[in-house]
Amino acid sequence: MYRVRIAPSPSGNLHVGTARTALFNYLFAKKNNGQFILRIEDTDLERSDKEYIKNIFDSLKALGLNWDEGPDVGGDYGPYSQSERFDIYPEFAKKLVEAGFAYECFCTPEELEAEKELSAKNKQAYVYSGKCKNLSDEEKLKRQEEVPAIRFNVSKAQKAFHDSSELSFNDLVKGVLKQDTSLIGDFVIMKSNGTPTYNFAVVVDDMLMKISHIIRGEDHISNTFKQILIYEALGAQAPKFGHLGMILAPDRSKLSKRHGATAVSEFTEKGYLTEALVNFIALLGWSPSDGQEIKSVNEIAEDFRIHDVSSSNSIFEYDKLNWMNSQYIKKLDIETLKNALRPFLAQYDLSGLTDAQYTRMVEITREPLTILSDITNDVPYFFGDTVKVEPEVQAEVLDTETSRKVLREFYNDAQNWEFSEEALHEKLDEFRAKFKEQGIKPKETMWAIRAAVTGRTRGADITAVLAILGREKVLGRVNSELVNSA
RNA sequence: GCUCCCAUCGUCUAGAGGCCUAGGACAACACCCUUUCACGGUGUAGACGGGGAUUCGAAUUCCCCUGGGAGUACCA
Repeated sequence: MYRVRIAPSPSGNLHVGTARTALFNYLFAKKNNGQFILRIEDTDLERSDKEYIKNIFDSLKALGLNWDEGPDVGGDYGPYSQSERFDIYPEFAKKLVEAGFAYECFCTPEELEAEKELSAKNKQAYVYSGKCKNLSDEEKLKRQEEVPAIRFNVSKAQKAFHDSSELSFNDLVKGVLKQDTSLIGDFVIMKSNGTPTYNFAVVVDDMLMKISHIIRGEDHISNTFKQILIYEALGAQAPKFGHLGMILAPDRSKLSKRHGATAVSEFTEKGYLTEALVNFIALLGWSPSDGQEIKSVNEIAEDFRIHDVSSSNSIFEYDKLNWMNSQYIKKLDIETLKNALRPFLAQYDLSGLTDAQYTRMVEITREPLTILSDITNDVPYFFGDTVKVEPEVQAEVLDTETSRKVLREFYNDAQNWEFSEEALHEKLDEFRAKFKEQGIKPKETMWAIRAAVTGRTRGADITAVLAILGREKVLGRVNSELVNSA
């Protein structure tokens, strides 16, 4: 049975990079009928926050990445928050110490700092000296007041399970990866405050939770060697590993706040649809076998093969995400869209519109939307008795003689028009024809009306706009334009 | 500094020795459609980082260089 997991640390909102890792794990699980587990890595209490945990839950769910086991839904291998597992780690650390694969270290931060400075001075890679490795019982007794950290004995584990100092494993996406373990210093597995370090907690948890495959970012490659050694020292079978390339910002640096949104929730707040986001993120490193890029998570899962995932980094560019988002908006059914748009219409008084009018407004304004928040600036002219006319529109369109003539006649003619879309269509046809005979292009005729009523030269279908506004507002706006420019 | 990873159009990618005068998508540009904007349609431009080696033949294999990224904590 394949079991994979996503193990975010709640020190921030769910990052798109983490979301992609989660997605690939989810896809792998779905494709192979496996289980997808959520574990919260909150061993560093200082940096963890409940708010972030909620954000992680909500974002993952919004993306459609539902987990089979996790802190909220439980499961057979819980608890699923590391902070609730603190009593588990010491016993495994003790086992390692007893077997000689780990030892107590009394070094002070100052001593460690000195070691690091020395190796920096000698332009050498810092490797812990191992000075506490062979402390005599006598010395330990002398120091019994101090609380030691526990370090993993790298060379002992390496020698116990491998012929040379080289350690290698076959990565699911990158192939064979190697590392000379003599370059890995004896690292801390239990801090002197009694909590486990990341590398130790992950191994213990993944082992206990029977995780079979670990798919994560390539920033973990160096950790993997340490972790494999711990698995071996613990007498456990190491899972298979797959390391994904990183997601970079357009300037090829790490994606950070400086580049805009980084959290999934920020994207949704800006008006990105989670379906589009997840689809876009899947395309970073993976490509569909049929060339059809717009796909649901389930469709992607069917086509997903971890071995086909690209091992290089990829850059997060908004262009394609924007296009994709617009495609997903087009596919939304009208009721869903109406609701999705509401938060972005908060500044307008929607109660002034009937449901039918609101529906129609959305129907005629949805086409150019790239992100949902675009709607905010696309609809002001649907509200209020008056309208704000843009200066250029005033000068270039409304202040022409042609426009004034059109508007004067429109004001007269439309007095007894029925302001339904159908009727308007017919009337406007006639209206345009009348001016066409006088050498005024249909385009110009409509521009004048649009400009006076909406204050803009571009926007939604004008016939529908007029119908939604109704005769009173339309003629009111036309009249004030005529009065103002008279 | 040391260690590791990566390298095809601006971007995401297809490509696992001949099917490649390198394909697709986004973006760009042009044209068409059109009572605006947009959508849509049709086209154009655009890449194998450099150098060696292997081979009858290399984007595909190997080596070196260069470039980019990551790790180097009692953070995760």
